[in-house]
Amino acid sequence: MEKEVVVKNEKEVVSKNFIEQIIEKDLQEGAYEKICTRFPPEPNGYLHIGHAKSILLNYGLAQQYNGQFNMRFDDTNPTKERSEFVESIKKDIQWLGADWEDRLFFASNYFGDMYEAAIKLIKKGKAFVCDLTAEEIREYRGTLTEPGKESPYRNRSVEENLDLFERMKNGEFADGTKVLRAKIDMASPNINMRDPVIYRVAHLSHQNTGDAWCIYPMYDFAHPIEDAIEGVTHSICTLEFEDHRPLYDWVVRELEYPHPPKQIEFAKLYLTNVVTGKRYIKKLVEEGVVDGWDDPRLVSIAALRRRGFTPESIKLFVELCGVSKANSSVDYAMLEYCIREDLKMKRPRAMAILDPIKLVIDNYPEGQTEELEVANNLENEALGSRMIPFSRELYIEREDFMEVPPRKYFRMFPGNEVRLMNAYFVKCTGCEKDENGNITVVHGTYDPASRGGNSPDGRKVKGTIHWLDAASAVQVECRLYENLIDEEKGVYNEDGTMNINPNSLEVRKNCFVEPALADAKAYDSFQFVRNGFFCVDAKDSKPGALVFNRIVSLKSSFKLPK
RNA sequence: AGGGCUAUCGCCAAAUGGUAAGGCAACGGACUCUGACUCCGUCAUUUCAAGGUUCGAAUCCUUGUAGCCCUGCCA
Repeated sequence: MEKEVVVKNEKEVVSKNFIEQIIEKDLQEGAYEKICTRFPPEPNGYLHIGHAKSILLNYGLAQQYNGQFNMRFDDTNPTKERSEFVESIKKDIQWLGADWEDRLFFASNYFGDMYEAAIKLIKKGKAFVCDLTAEEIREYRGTLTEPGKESPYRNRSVEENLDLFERMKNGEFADGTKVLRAKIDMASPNINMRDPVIYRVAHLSHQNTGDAWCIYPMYDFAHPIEDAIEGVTHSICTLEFEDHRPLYDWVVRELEYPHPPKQIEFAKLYLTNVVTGKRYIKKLVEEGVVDGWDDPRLVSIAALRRRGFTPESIKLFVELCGVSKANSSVDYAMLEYCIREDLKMKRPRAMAILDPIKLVIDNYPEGQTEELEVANNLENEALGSRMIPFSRELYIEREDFMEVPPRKYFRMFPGNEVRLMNAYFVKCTGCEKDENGNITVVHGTYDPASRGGNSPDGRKVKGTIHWLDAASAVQVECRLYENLIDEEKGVYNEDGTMNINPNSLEVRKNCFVEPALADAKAYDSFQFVRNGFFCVDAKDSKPGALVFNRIVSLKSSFKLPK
């Protein structure tokens, strides 16, 4: 007995991911006194679930080790960046709960420092102005298997480079005619080290600095400087930057920063059968396949929010996914689990009928209505209770009645007694059909003694179904979602086109909810008995015309035996 | 002989030379006023493969194999 308890406690020990291990080692060895992380998006699109992983990782690490977390827009390329995106990004990060306090930075605010840094490199003989065209630079770079060759401009004097670079800054040269390059090694097996371009001429207006500059630094040069200026200790990015790390280290070394930051790479988060990746989401938006960046079929942060996901559920999700360097694709079911887990205790459990059929209680007095008190969530008393009306004519779910039931079906069929949840026992007496044989109305009789849902004689029923008073039920629109991506074919075709599932969105307009929900607020979420978790759509909801997005279905319901 | 990285259950993921955690999914069963939840149980004699070192290998060595990334004046 005792031994088992001990074993169980040992299992509770949570292992550290590889980044935590690096940080703890650095802290132990005194490499840094206090850690600093950052989230550095380029403002060229909306954030998605993959960014959430990075945000929460960086923010979480800072919290965990009592360090600081910076927010920084990496806006060094004015061609792609817009202030619309900086606003949406700020909003999404705040919503996720990552607090940058007063540390909101823009890489573009460091353009002056970067210019000085470039001059320092030139003075050290580590950078030169190159007149080769973009095409020539490509040719001189060599290939993956062959070394490159040195630019004819590589050995210009420091004075000439200084003069030329200043004139680049002053706007004396046209776009594309001159660049500043780091002088490293044209024979390096790592292509990033073959005299990479670190500054280009671009006569463009910048969303933050306007027309102050006509030369802009490249990512590989700018990023380590940004990190160093801010005192970032652990610069966490994704795997594709691994090859850039030697250049990152070269920059901070040559610039002689006292406590240089270190770059650590981890694997991006992919989800099965959904489109991640900014450029693909962008394509879906631009081609009108989806309604916008916040279309609930997407996994952008805005879409997840609109759909009813909570920040807590997303946090749980990224924690469960873990951090590693192995490329992987997480099962969508894990995301659904997380929102179910988060919501099930903290939201009311209400009744909704998605596919209504009328049930008439023939022995219930015509014209009578009574109010029944029901708990909002039996497992959470704090959520209180509400009153729901009951009368002779009700709606039930079409699938809750079968004229000829299969084995082990214990909902309504002629002769069977079920419980109307929180109300009465009802015995099914039959049904009406139209000329085509479709069932139009179900009939039953109730047991007045079973008010509240239990019979004083102690008899049990096997089935409990949900229902709504037909007269007072509020008609709403429900949106049900399938995967946006065709599950069979996968996400992308060989030619890069996407396999969109045409049934990814089903809109049902004849659904009903309890009258109490008529004035639900934007983003209020509910667990609808046996229909899953739904959220009031903040975008389309007006009083009296609620739109519900399905966040996630409940697990299996009764399946017909074969 | 281009370089870098990765490989542990259907999907994530731990194990840091001491005898394969955990979660999701799935499947049984109990419970139930939601066929949900909860609870209990099952689910890798084996870690990409083959050799080697060792008392002992997922971990070290060798040789392979597979996947991802890199030839922007993008980030």
